[in-house]
Amino acid sequence: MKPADEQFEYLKKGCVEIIQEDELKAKLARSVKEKKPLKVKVGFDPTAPDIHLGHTVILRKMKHFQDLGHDVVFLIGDFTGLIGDPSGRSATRPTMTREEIAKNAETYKAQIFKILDSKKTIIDFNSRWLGALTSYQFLELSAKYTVARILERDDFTKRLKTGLPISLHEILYPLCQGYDSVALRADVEMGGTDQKFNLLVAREIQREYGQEPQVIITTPLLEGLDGVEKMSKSLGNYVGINEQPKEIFGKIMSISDPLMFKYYELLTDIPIGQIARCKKEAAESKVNPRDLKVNLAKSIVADFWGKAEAEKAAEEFDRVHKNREIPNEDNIIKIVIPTKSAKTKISTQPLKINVSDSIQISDTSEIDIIDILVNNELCPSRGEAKRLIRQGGVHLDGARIDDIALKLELKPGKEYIMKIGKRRFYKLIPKEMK
RNA sequence: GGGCAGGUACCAAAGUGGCCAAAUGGGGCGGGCUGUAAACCCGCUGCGGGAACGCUUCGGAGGUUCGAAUCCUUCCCUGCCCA
Repeated sequence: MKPADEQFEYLKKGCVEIIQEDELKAKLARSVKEKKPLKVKVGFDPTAPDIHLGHTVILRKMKHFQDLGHDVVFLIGDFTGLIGDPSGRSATRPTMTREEIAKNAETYKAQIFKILDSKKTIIDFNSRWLGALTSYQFLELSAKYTVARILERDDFTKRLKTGLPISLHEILYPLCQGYDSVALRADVEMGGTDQKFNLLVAREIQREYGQEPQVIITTPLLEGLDGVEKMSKSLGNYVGINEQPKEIFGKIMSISDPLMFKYYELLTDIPIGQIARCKKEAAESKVNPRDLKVNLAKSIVADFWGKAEAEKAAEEFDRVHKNREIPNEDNIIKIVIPTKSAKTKISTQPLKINVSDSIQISDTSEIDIIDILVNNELCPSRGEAKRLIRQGGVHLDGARIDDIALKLELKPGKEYIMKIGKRRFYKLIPKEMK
C-alpha cells in the first residue's frame, strides 16, 4: 500500500470538495497502519441502468480508490429508488419487481466494468438492510433528524417556495441514504455535487448510531450535451457508454465549443495545461476547433470501444456529415419489402410475415411511399410521414421525394437506399413473396 | 374540518360559451447555412383522407346548451391560509 499522503494527493485530483480533508488523511493513515482498506460507498439509482458519461466521472474516481487497494461498494438503491428520489418531479414511481431490479443490476455490471475492476467491486443493494427494518426501527431512524434540518435542503426550499408538492417519503430519502452508510460502516462516500446534502446527512446519522462519520467527496457534475442541464437520461442530453461508437462520436461532435473544453477536463486524462493551450490556440484560430472536437470524440469512443472503433467512427462521421455521402454498409438498417410479381394473384389480406417486414402487399407491385415509412415504423403516423416528405426530408437513391402520393415500384433483386432526414439511412430490399 | 387558488398537448404556460385542434416559449422533427448532429435563419409539430372535411383531445364521471377547455353537479389530485 502506498503511503497515506501519496494516496491523498492522488485521490484529491479532480474532486470538487472533500469534507473533511483532515479526516480523510487520518483514515488513510490508519488504513495503512492497520493494513485495512477503507470502505468507499457510492450509491446508484436502480431505475437508470443506462450508464452515461456523467456517471463515468465518479466511476473513474472509484477506480482510483480500487487502484489504491480500498474496498469500493457499488450500492444499488433498490429500496430508496422505490420510495422516490426528491430530485425527481412529481411522477409516481412504478413499483419495480425483484426481477426488474435484478435485471437492471445485471445491466449495470455489463457497463460499469468498462471502468471498474470487476474483481474488486462489491455490488450491494440497500433493500438488504432498509427492507429489513421494522417500522419501529424506522421510526427510530426518523427521530434522529428534524424536519427543519431536512427542509434546509435547497431543493426542498425551492419547491416549498414555488408551491410544488413535497411528499413525506421524499423527506425520508436522505435518512435512508444515511442509514446505508451506517449499515455499511462506510469510511468514505462519494457523489456528485448535487448529492452534498444527502451525503452530509449521512454523517449526522452515523454519529447518531455511534459511528465515526464518513468522509464525503463530491465530484463535478458533467453538463449534458445541451451545455446547460446536468447530464441525465430523463433530459435526453446524455451519451450512454453502451451506445454505438458512431452515436457517441456524433453526439460529442454536436456539443458547443466551450462545452468541449469542459469535457476535455472531465472525460480525458489530458493534463489541464495542455487543454488550456488548445483553448488558446483555438481562440487565436491556430487550430480548427472542429479538429479538437474530433480528437475529443475519438478519445471518448476509444475509452469504451478501443482505438480502432474510434477511427472508424471518425471516418464514418466525415463520410456522412462532412462529405454528405452514404454511410458504411454496417450502419444502414436493412428493411425487407415484400412484393409480388404483377402476374400472381393475391388476396388483399396482409400477409403474416416477420414484424419488421409488415408491409402490406398491394395488387400491383407498387407500394405507397407513405406505407413504407409508416409500416416499418420509420414514422409514427401517416401525418408525420407526409410532413416529412413535404419538407423534403426523404430521399430515395439520392433523389428527393416530393410527392406524398408517390407509389414506388420496387423490383426484386434490386436494392434501394432511402435517407430520412440527415442521418437515418435504410436499405430497402424488395423480396418476392409467393 | 373550514376558506381560497389551481389541474390545459412531450414540458411550461395563455385561453373563461361559438372565430379553439387550442396563443406563446422550450423541446422534438425537417430544410438552409456551416468546421460540426454547434450557432444562426426558415418551416413543421393530435389522428385520418390530396385541400374543403371528418374523428378523438383541455384531471375523471355525469349534466345544461343548437354549441363547452370555458357554465352546473360530483369525484379525484395539488398548493396556500385557518383549525
